[in-house]
Amino acid sequence: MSDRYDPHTIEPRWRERWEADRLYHAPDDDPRPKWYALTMFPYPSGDLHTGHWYAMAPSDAAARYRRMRGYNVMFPMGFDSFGLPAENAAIKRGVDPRAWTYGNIEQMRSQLRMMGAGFDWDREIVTSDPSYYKWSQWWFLKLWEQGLAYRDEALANWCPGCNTVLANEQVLDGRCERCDSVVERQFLTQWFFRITEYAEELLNFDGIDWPERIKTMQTNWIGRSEGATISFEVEGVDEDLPVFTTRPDTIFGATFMVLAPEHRLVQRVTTPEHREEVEAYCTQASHQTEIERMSTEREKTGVFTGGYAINPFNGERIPIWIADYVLVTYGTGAIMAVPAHDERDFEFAQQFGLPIIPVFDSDEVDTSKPLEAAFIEGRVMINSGEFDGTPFEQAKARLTKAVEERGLGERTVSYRLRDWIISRQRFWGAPIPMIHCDTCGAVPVPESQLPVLLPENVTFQSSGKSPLTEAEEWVSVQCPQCESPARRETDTLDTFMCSSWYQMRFVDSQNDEAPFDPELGRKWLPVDQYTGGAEHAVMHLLYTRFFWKAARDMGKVEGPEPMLRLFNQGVILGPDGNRMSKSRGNVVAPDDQVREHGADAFRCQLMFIGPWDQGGPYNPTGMAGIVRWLNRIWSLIVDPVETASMPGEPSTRDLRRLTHKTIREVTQDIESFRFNTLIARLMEFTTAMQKARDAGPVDDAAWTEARDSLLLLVAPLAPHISEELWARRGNSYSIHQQPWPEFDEELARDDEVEIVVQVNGKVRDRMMLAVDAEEGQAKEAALALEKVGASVGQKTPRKVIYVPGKLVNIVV
RNA sequence: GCCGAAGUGGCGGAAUGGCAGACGCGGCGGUCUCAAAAACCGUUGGGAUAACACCCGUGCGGGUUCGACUCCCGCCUUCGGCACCA
Repeated sequence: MSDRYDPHTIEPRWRERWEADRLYHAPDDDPRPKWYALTMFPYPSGDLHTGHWYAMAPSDAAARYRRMRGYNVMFPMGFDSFGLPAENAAIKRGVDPRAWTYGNIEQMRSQLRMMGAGFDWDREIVTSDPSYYKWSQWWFLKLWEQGLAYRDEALANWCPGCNTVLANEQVLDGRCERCDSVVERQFLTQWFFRITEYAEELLNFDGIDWPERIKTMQTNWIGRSEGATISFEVEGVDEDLPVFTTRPDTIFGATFMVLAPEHRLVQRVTTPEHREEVEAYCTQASHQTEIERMSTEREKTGVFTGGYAINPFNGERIPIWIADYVLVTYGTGAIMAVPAHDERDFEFAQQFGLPIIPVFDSDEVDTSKPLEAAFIEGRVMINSGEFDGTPFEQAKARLTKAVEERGLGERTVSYRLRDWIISRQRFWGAPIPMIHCDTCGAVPVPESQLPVLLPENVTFQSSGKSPLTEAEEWVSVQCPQCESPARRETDTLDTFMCSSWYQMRFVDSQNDEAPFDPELGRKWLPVDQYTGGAEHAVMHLLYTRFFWKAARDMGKVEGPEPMLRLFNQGVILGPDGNRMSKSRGNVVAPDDQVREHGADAFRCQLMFIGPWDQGGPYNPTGMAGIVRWLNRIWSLIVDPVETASMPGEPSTRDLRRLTHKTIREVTQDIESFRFNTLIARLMEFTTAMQKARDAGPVDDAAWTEARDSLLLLVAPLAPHISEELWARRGNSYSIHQQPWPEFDEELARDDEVEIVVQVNGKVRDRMMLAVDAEEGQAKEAALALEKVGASVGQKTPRKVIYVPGKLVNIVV
């Protein structure tokens, strides 16, 4: 055995031993309380990067800590392996998406092993394996049975050149990334999950410990608003036009109506003389991306349709316009515009010279003159016939009631949240297990026929069109109900669907009879600690909550939420403070860092650079400090130490005090994921131990306590070096199965503390004082100080403030 | 435009009402060495000084307080997210 710290010798050796012993396998039949720790599983892009390490290494440390706290910890890992990049590789380079994906998985699996993380590989899942996606399809069928899956029209990015649907990321400046055609938004029949059914429940975060930031983002994303749906008659059209408004109280001020360009009544309200203009506008709008339409910078645009609606309250004719600031996906896709009390409507009215009629007066605004801006809140209703004089506070309720009484509409709660489109016109995904039959309609694939396997040997076209649509043999089937010729659904499932239930599969990943054994579900679920990036704040994290609630209502899982605690790490950046990217040339490869300094050092450096939730630049030059520290720990444990039995010595008391203080503080830090300050404290402890050792003989028992505590506290962060040194001290294998050290509050307590003495808030001196010193004592001692006397001079102290353990402030 | 987070030494950061800059990088000086590296020790916010005393300092401007990086009001900048949501 070498006496020098050489990570490259010890790290692989211990990893092999741990794997051989299945040290991190979480047994299902273990009497200890369970702890389910989960970190978001990666997409197998081909190479494990620093971002993966930054997400996983601290998660691993937290999971290891729980294990030392006596939990049966399950910390699984897998791959979210369906998705667009594999398909792109197939299209661009003719590679088989399967071969590409599984090659990447193999590469990343071996890279992940170098991390020395305590993953339970026995539970690994790969979402593109038929053994996994069989159950994704099964869940689809269950949701269909519950009426939570349905088909409807939805807008999609359509490339007329490629004759296919594009993802948002494939649209660059409104053009197709492949063929440069101008992208249009077109209606397409797609599969949906009825997530809006759970909108109200998803707003409730009781019982989960999640960052406020994420809860706020989800709440805003769901976007609940209360108002009314009101129907307007349209001249010459035999169908009413319903609008959703949060301000039914402003209906007398509605001076125009606006339809979204995609609204289904557009054709019917448009008069012949306006048709050409309207059609041109709609075409133009279909080329706009959602982002462009949502920009507030640009001027309002729109066209008049020539049609009129009738205000049901006063019978006035209201012109109907079309404008892209109204979105077809929200409310009813149409609004009654009240320019006096809505900023956007005001801007539009000004742009096109439409009338602006205030229906409230105001203490701040003179309503007898033309308005300069819209105002939201008023005093009492005006210009509103019989409702004039209604106070602002009562207006909304009164008008809503009137709408209902007159049969014009009803009180409505509207959500910004839209139903989840799970259809993808792609090959590399789980086929949606449905069959289209001319007589029976959409028929589910019988459970016994799952999985619906992806066909082999398909040809990819340069257009990006899914090969499934051309796989005639695969598509042609018999209808399961009437046995007549029918066709398979060629859409595949959104990959967010695969990751919405993966935490359930980990509890029983090999099960061939069910997604998981309910008994095991009860044992392991829900996830106790989830960690991952905040970029998933509203999509993945909302979908998985929805999925869980739907599964709960089917009796498949218990409890209201899938993830009890959530922590979001920040984004790790390159040394230049920018996102790491090959084009910027600022990529730090984890493999290089491990080759140079070892996995333990890289893990610790990632945890040391700053608060985990803030992310930040990773600068490899800073690694020197961590490497030095690990070397210092090494020699502290390996080098001979002069010991004696001297329990009563002050130095012994000091060493023990520091040991117990360190345990206390490190425990607090790791509980709250403050790895950076945790390592700082351990560095201080290491230095103090070196000083104690160099100062002469140390007490045998106190030294053993300090040394073992140091190793145990380091173990979750740097699993290899701590295991090696633990073994070298002759302790029993494995350090990762030892209990976390306990601290004794009594031993950790200081006898004396330094008190700062201020005069008028400025520090003039400091003094040592017993921790429990009385106020009188402290003041007396402070005033007796020479420097304080000099500062106070002839003046008389007006007031003296004493904060025990902190300071004395003399105000003169 | 809206929402959220953040602005502290040369750099990463610490301190959430009580000593601003813990810990680390880098720099400077030293020990060891023929020399260098490594390691170790010392030092390191700015100004001023022979040295002290002292003064200034947490994006900017106000305020609350005995006391503000921390709380309040108003700005500026950067980053992240997004939804003109009627």
